[in-house]
Amino acid sequence: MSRRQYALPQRTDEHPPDDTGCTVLHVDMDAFYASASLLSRPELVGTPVIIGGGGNRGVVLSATYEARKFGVASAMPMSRARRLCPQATVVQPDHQLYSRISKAVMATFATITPIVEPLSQDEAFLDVAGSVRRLGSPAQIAQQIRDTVHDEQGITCSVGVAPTKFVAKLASGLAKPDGMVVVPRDEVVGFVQQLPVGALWGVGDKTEEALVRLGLHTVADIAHTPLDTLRRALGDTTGPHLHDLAWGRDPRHVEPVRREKSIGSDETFEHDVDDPAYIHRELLKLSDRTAARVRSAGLVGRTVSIKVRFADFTTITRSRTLRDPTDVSRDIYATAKSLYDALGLQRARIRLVGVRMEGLIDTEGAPIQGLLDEPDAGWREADRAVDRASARFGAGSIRPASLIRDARHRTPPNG
DNA sequence: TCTGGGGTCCTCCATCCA
DNA sequence: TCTGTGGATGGAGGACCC
Repeated sequence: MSRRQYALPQRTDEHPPDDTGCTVLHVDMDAFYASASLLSRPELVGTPVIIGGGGNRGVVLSATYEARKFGVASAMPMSRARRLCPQATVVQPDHQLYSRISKAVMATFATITPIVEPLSQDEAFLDVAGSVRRLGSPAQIAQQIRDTVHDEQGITCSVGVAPTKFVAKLASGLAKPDGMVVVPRDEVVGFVQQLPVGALWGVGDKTEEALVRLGLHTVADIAHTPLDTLRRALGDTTGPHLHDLAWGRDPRHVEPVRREKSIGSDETFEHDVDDPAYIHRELLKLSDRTAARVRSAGLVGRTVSIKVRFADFTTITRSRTLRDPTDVSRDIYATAKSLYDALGLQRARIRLVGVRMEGLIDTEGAPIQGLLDEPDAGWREADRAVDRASARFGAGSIRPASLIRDARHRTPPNG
């Protein structure tokens, strides 16, 4: 779901709408996690509901439109959301349910066109150029998708129909909730240039600040600013990119296959931690989890990177590129621990640690060599055995002894 | 206000090497 | 042998997205 939405009165109610040149659809579920959660709680439909974790450091995953009226938004700290809307019902996320519905919706998309690019669990781009002869105009296809998703899953979605990904994405945001916006080719420039600069995909708070400092408030302002000025302010990539978008130019195609470039895991502690032994155990757990995901994707990685966030929210990262790629938990942990120890932190109060593998390539054909110059097959085989046991008995059924000890003392030592 | 977790991409800088 | 240059690569940080 998009976090930034701009409520211009652009919903398409004419029948049939002009969809000349429109081959790209952006489909976005409406308040997906909230709508999905309410399928089993019908008594809450029409009331303010916040989906979020129960910890003291959680953020809002999603909220019903009734809660959004009070200012509740995705990614907002739960504590603030509760203050803004104390009457809201708080529901714990059910990720298995979201995953199941998401797969079903993506399967529906696949019946429309093979060119589907999922962006997340609740949204995707579809290239329908090859489906028009079989299924009707792009706008008609969009309507079919909305009807099917509603009938089969019981939730609503909004669709943007446009000649490019970027405009389709903007259009679906304007269509929300439960609507459709079509932007034909000849109307693209007029459509995008009326928007505020923050509506552009890739313009967040910082870039918006930089643009406003230049006196640029609308997309039309960007369009009529010299390219050199944008380059100086935003860099050689972002400047020209935004200038292109401001004229409706977006050469990116819908890409059905996108391979992961990194896989990682991080964890925010319930309370800040300053015990090195505790951090080491956490790094072991995160290395284990990351390695298992890398293996299950059939990949190996060459660069191990760690992230450390301190109590004041400053964040540092450290990484090391190995001689050969690996998927062995023990190698990843050894590197992560070494990176952490090299920081020389004495008793710094730490809020979060993370472990990530980068430089991923397919296991097939990758040169595999033990990190510590010793035969690796034993550890790799041990990892495979753990993977098999986890698949059979559940994740975490087998884990390092130090983590079993850790499980008996769940509360961080400073908590 | 007080900030999760999973990612991608960009920029800047340092280092290595031809 | 020394020096300058430019590309490739790696490391770190930050912005942004859902």
